[in-house]
Amino acid sequence: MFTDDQNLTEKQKGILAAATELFAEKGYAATSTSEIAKKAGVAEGTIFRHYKSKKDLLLTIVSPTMMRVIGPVVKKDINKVLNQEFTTFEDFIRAMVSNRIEFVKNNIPMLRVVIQELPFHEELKKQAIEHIGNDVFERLREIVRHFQAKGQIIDMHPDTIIRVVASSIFSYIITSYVILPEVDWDEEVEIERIIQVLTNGIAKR
Amino acid sequence: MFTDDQNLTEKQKGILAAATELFAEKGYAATSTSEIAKKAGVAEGTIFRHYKSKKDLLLTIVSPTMMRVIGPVVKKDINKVLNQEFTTFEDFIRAMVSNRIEFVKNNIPMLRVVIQELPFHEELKKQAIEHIGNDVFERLREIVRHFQAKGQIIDMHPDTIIRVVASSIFSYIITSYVILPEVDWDEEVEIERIIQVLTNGIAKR
Amino acid sequence: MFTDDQNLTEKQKGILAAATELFAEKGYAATSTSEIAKKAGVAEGTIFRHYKSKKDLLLTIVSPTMMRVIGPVVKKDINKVLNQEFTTFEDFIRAMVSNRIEFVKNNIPMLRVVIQELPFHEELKKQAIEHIGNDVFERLREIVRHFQAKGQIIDMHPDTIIRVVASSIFSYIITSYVILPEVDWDEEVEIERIIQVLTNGIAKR
Amino acid sequence: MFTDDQNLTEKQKGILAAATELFAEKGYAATSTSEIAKKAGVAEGTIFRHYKSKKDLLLTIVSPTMMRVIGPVVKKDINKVLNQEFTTFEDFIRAMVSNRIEFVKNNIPMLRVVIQELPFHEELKKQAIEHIGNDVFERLREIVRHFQAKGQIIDMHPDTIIRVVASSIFSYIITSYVILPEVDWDEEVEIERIIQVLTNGIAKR
DNA sequence: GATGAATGAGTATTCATTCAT
DNA sequence: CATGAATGAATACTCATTCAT
Repeated sequence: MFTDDQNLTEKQKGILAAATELFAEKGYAATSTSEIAKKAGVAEGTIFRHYKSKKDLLLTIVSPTMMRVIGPVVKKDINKVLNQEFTTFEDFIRAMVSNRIEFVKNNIPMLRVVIQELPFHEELKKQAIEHIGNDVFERLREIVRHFQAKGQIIDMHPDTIIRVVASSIFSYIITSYVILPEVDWDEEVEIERIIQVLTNGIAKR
Repeated sequence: MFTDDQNLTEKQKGILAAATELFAEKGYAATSTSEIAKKAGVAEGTIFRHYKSKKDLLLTIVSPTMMRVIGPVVKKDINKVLNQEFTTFEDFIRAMVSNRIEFVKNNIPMLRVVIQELPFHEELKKQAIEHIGNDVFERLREIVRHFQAKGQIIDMHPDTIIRVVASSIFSYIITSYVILPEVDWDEEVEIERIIQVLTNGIAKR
Repeated sequence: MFTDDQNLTEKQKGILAAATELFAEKGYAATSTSEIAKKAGVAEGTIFRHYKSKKDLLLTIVSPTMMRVIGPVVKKDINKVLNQEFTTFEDFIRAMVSNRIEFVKNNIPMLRVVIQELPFHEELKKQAIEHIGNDVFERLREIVRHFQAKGQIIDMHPDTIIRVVASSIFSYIITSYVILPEVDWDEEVEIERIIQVLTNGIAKR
Repeated sequence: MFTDDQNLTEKQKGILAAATELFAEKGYAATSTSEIAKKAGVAEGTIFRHYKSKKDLLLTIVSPTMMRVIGPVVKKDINKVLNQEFTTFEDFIRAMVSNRIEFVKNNIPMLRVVIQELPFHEELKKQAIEHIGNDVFERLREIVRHFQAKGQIIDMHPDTIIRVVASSIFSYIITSYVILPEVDWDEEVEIERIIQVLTNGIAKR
């Protein structure tokens, strides 16, 4: 998780890992700094040498994750779309989703923290809207228009299509992986079917 | 909210209302019993006369809400389906959803509490699965089979169809009303389009 | 000390007494709330039920003391002066000082706290200037003018006379009782001589 | 301040200057070593390389100051007295005081630290009594006897005269410069009048 | 039934000090 | 010599809970 970050001492990585795990398991407010210290194998004071408050620790954990939730993939995939590597909208979505599922699986604790704390911290909300909001949305619009031009997708406003598709899938992944993770379906198959139904629903006939 | 409950003194109603609001706003762990007491206009000790612990207070708030999330409506609506009052699956979904949106709007704080605390309390998870799981699911299966028999819906396994449709819509409502409530779209229109796309996606042609 | 205050529970009196003693002995900043609690025989939390912060505790101790440092006596004594009960300025000063020495002796710890903390807390400085400044000074001016009119005192500006006499005596008392209390002179005799020298120094011949 | 001290590196001077300023401003106990380090522009550890504890740092600052409070001047001035350079006791006092006021003005922060911490540290009290007590007192006695022999001063015990005069002036200076420095009188004029009144009060007529 | 004073374990955070680099 | 990461004890303050009134 944090092993690939540069400039971090072993202790710092340990603190971040311990905090992430505990925040995910018990929630931010219910996790004490002394628990984090114990789990990370450091003195309590050491935490505050690196992060000036418990909240600062939370933000340090959460901010970079949020930037990586959607952003990077879209940038790559849009080129593939424009280069005709995806011949159908369905292919595009499937590629994006399977890639994101990988990310989600590798970052479940972190994502749980993000989801759980988002409503309670203004800074996080702002960040979320900034990072995901502008850049990504514009690229997705281009893609939708591209497939609309090719006659594959019904003539709804691109934003609506993005919202219908993206939010259905995204909310579904989040809910099942992060909020109710115990239930043990064959997620990928389920997702595949959602994609089929959705793409079928927006296909032009 | 709690005004319709029987056997509750004014003080008890005040405590429940204050606790719900504060839990929703700041989270369960970050809300102190003294804050609740102050907001409810009672002494700190009074809370513990009625609820033997802070957690007991949470459960008292959350449990009945969960029972009412889906349950009651489905029971009514299934009869309407069987009595041919809904001629299409789409009509059925639309009726259910519009009814549930009403409920969500009237219970946003309570639902925020449920969503936020669900992952952290085993008792709540159990309750959620019990209440929603068995009863409701079986009824929904019947409905899906009903419309499949009428040739309106593709021949997927009923459970899959339920999950695709229900989870898309439910997750969407929850996410937008409860987790990111600031964003201010025209929700009902959005939901309507999701329904169209979904029902279109599972329609037999 | 605090035994005569009304509306105070035994616990509160204990807290104030313990805090006063410890603040005087070790200084405000070097005294911990846990020490105060232990000395007062209460739980640490009890302190904060009555005083919302350590600083609030300090102010509660110090404020009433400051109001009683000079104020009340002057009011009484001025009437005696005007009623001719004191025939010389020396008599007046002697009466006032001996009365104030009594007060100082009974409030040494409290006064040490006042003196020590005055420079570090803006609120205290304001209070000190307000309480002592206006009212008292005006009355003293009247007295000086009274004796100047009787030809007993040289024709200096009353303010200067007050400052020379009052500050000499007051500073002397404070320094010897409060700042360096170990040295063990016969204070009252010393003070008596200071008075003689001072009154002799401002006498008209 | 410390620039004239020998054997001190730039870093050491910086530490002493920063500590003096902070101790004066906030008090010894309320000043942290990390603040001192930051203000001095050194690492936290550097302080402890030069001074084995925070208290050691305090003593290093305070001790030499105390030696210079009265000592050096008296030594010079006594010779002038014996050499008849001062013809009256008043001249002698005036010379001493004006010289000391200069010193006080140039060392206000350091003196504040001395005054504030004196009551709380046994070592400091001992030093104060040693440095000021013996040597200086004996010289002052000689001077008083000198002027008594010349018939200028009343026949009180020299110690009493010294205490009346010295403590009045000294306490006054300390109180006004160090404890309540905001009040903005014309100090030197005030002091001059105190001297006049005092010398007048002890003059033989 | 309601109160609110009292508790003591627990909280996030700061501190003086140490020591490997 | 100087650094600053690391420490763990201590700090002011909060908390859920109890209980005598």
